Amino acid sequence: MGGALRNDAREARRSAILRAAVEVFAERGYEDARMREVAERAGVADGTTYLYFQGKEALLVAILEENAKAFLERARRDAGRQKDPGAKLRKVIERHLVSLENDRALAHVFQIELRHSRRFLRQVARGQVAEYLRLLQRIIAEGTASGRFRGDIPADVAARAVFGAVDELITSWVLADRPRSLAGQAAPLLKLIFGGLERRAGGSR
Amino acid sequence: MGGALRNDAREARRSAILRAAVEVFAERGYEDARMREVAERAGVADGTTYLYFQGKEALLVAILEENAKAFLERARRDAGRQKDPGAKLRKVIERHLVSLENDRALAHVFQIELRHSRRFLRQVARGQVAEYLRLLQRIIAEGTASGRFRGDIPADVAARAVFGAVDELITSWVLADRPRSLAGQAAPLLKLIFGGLERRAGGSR
DNA sequence: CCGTGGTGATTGAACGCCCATTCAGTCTCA
DNA sequence: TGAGACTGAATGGGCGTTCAATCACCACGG
Repeated sequence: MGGALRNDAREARRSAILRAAVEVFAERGYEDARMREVAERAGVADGTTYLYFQGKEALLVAILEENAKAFLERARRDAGRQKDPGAKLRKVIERHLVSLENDRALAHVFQIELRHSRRFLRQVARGQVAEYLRLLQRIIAEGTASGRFRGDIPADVAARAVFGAVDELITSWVLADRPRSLAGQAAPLLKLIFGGLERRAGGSR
Repeated sequence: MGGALRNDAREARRSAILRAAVEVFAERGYEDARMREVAERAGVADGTTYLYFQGKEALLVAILEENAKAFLERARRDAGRQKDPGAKLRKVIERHLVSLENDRALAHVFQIELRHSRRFLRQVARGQVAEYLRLLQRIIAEGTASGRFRGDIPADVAARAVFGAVDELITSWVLADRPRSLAGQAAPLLKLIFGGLERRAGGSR
């Protein structure tokens, strides 16, 4: 049977459409993106996109779910490889920054287009974010339990603050005309997260 | 002349429309909000909204600009009243949290609806955010210069990280079904920002 | 004090644009 | 040769916006 080949071809086409959607959404913004342009860039006819995805919004959902799932898996794997909670947190944040820096169009869609409506945000996007937050929270709680992190900040507040800090650096990177390297900002960001703004009691001058 | 009275009436009507827009945008989301409902809730006819604002998006811009301007003024005033950079930062963040907690519908619009498109974000919203970031950055740089804050983190990175942390707490408060008090989270957030995650050299166990 | 005309504000029904989506016809390949 | 994949022109509907008609208010003259 040629089923395997067929499936490969089908899968390739699906990917092409998804990739085209990422690019068009990033360039024009979700609202101004035209299904016609997605189809054109994927090299298929207008109607073909509807053979692979239910519609325009389903494309957005697919972009989110497939990439978020892959990211979460990698992040969990990274964390699992480390013993120290501090090292786990460091790896996850670095993974977060690097993943998006490697694909600016995708970063665009993640930071901006995926947040375009409350309905969408609550029903879809936040589900993935919540999982990510839970991962951060677990790591932080572990660090608190082991005595490495201070115990007077609830882990859920800390997790959201950390996520927010990383998220904002990425968003401004996405919106900048001439963005500085994201990975290059990881070091100060991590210093801030780990060490805090105020001079530490026994710190360097 | 009755000009003053006329102007008052006009101003009142303008406010009613703006307020209705905040509420409808918050309840339904920008996309699903109907101009008809904004008009209805403001107690005017459909067409009247267009005598006060250019159109639907102009309402969003007006909501942003008027409130952001007022907030920035208050924040600058708060900061100006303090000597210590740490106290300035604390006041500004508290002002930020309290301002939005006092008006949940407005917070909704600020955290979600105002970010609905890249074009809008870049051209309008980010201008206001950039000003706010500059304020934070100045305060942080001042703290670094005076030796109170550590010197190995660039002020612009720190400012964005701080903004992101605050912003994310507010967003999750907005999206939560049964939100915990925002002001109640200010203390741990500030501890985190000022003190950092890791246990401080001379800190409590 | 009324009546009256005029001016600007308000109304809301109707319009028309725009594009996501559909589906009848065509093609491809085994 | 037929089953399934693909095509792309045509469609439809939803809602922001417009504007001709109406109203409210005030100044002024009788």
